[in-house]
Amino acid sequence: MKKNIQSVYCPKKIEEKWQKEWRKNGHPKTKGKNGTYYILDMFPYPSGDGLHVGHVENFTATDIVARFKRMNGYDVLHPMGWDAFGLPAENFAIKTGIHPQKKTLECIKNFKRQMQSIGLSYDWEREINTSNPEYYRWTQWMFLFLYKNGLAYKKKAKVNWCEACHTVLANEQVIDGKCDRSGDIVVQKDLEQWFFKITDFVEDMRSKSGKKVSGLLSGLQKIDWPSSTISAQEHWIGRSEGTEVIFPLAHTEEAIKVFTTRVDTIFGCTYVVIAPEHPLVKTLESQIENIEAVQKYLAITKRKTDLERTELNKEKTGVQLIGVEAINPFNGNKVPVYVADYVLGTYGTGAVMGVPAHDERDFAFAKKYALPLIESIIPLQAKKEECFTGDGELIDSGVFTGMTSKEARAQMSVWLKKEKMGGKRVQYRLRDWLISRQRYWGAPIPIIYCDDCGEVPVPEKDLPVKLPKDVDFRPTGESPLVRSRDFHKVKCPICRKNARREVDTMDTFVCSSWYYLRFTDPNNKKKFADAKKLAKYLPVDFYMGGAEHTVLHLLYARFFTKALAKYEYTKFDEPFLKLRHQGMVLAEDGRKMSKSLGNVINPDAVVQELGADTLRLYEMFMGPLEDMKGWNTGSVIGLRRFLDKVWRLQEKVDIQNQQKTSQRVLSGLLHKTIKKVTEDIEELKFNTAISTLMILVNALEKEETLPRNVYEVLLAMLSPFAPHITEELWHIMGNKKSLSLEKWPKWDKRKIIEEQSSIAVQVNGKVRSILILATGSTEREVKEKALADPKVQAYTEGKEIRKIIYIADKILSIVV
RNA sequence: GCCGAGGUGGUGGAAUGGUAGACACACGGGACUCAAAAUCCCGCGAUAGCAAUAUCAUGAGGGUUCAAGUCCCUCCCUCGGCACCA
Repeated sequence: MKKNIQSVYCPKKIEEKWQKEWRKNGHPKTKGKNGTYYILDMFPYPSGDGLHVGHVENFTATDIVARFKRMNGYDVLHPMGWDAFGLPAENFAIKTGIHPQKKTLECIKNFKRQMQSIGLSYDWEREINTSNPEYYRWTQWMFLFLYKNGLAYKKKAKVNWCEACHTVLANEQVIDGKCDRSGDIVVQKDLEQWFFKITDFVEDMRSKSGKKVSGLLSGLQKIDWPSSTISAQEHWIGRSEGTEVIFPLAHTEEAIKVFTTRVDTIFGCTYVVIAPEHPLVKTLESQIENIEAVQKYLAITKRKTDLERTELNKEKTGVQLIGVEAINPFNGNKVPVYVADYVLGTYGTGAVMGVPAHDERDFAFAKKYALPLIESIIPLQAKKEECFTGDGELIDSGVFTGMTSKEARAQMSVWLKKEKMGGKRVQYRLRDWLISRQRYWGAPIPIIYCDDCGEVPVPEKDLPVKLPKDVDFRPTGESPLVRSRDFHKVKCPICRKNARREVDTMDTFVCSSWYYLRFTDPNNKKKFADAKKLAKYLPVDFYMGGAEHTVLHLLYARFFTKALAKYEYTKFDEPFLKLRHQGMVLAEDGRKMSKSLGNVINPDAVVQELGADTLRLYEMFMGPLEDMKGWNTGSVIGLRRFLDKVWRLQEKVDIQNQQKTSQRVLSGLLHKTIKKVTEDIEELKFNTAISTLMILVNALEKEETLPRNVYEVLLAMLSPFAPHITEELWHIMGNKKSLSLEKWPKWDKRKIIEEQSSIAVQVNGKVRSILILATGSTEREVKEKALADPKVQAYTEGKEIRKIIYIADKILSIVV
């Protein structure tokens, strides 16, 4: 047998060769005797900028795991698709006149080319595109499924409106009062919009046949997600246990309902505040003596954006409703009522009780409006001119005096319930998901409005409701679809009379809330996915993507999963068992990569110059996967040098020598490497896996000749990281089948044990000498050798040895 | 303010409570070469010393321990998320 040695590593040629093979015949797949493994990347929005090095980091990491799992005998599902609807393509179309579909397809083509150019082993036969009617037909089906179960509804509400994007936004898309796309200030508008009832899924529930389905909150406890993401979701849901208290109003039948988590402080209540949006302001109009001042205040507040309202953190404003008095149900005290915008209309009951002595906001407000500060109800260390927000023992609180805060909260809630004046309540910060958008490039909402029959869902057989192509999509604030006659004017499915189609489209997050299900059965024409195929692969074993979706996509996807589980379309109630976020890749200057700063690294250029395998290795070697890292062009070369060394090692391989071990030292190192690399891949510690391989390669380089087997094990271990060069070398070694079909190498415990160990001898905690002794030496032997060592004696001489601690083959610690 | 993650050489980063700085980049020296590139060898935390070696050193300060980058307490700083949520 003869080797065909190629002396120069030429990545371009090799990579193109194998990529062509994989494009033609698909990526080689193992049988999967050990079960299935579903490994998924957050599918990208195919932007015109092409692949970002951050994408490369994300996709390389999952590709390594996918390849590793295949070699370990799993049936791996590793698909890729396109989150193709969305504003950038539409905005580009408005600017250039190029249709969003055309642009989107071009971008997808480029993304796919780039992904293939770095050797990602996706199941391309499962590729999906959310803007394809064959896909969004099922997005519409999902809408109807929710609609039929009362989980999709239309209501008029105060909603977030972005002037730049000419559309409404979900709460989750408003960042610091600004639109997360355009950065424009978001204003509040009263509009009729479609919502999904995500708030129904916070607590645990039962499916139709009585099976337990975990809620959005408790489900977080059973999944392996980053703690920051879990706590961000918990915070967003914002469950808070408290008490509702009814304050009757003097001289009327009306009452103000208040929500508080600190009912124990109610004897310190000196006033009540309602939000500007509160309906009582209107109801009590005739009773309010200073109605002009109040209306003036409301007008000012209305003009403020949410941002301005929350930014005025220090200066609280408000106005008293003169002539209105609320009665504290506990002591009958009459207290003044204010309207103030530090109380939000959208949280709780839109009204709070003011307890200046025990709440900082109330304290600030009371001070400004010279309200009585009343003595503290909880004494403790509270000084007169400060408020105390901790728990304690109650004073001056009627029958509740002497109770702890905790007892009082429980007892007072019970009392309120008995008196029918309120009781225990749970409040959430989470609000229903607003999903309609007044834009063109999205999935149409499958609803028809008929003058006689009202709101009529499109029959399933009529799906998909296709997005018309010939629409003037310039935004006017009204959905562009209203300008398509053919689309807008339809017959009512029930009475066949003239009717109108809903012209809003769905938030693109609806499309991405269920795509991971479609991958199991992407071409199914009868269902969104076959139940058996779903059961085979889901839930997703490992999901990877950016941290920017901690509450948006990841919360919505969990909601969809739970809704489908509740109505028994699926049998699992969490979609993603294990989740990790790759750390952001910053530019060389430490800033975010951006076109305007001109600091963007284009993966194509790196592939061109040094090769895809080098790019993959570099991005994995940069540092821990989940850490933020800065790109360093100078360092990339180190990984190329490593591959050059691996390439040159082929010259040392003795192809006849099939023996599995050479010298004991080498085989020990080999097995140690297998162990470390295997464990590191399992823990996603790719940076140290690569450095372990480097140590092995550096050692192999020093050998005169190498047994073929040793080299092949190295190639196998390196193959998930650098698939092209390893496949090529594998074939140069004379193998015919793909390296991807090989079994992952196993380590032999016995071979890892080294003949000699270096034992550090410490005297009073400081290393004074290092002994090289046979592994497994007894404590007595080590002690004798150590005490006889002159370097040790220098520190122990003339001193009494008080204690000796021995850690086998590692450390001998002497205390004098 | 609250929640979460961090702070280690010139740089990126390694270290189940057990020899801090693996591996790599950069840098310095040498070999090969007419020369250069590539490659190979040596060195590379600070201070003192020709050296062996010693002392100091993982944001700061305390503590637990035979032994702390790692565990506990206090504080400082950086990054990410949420923020008048009653």
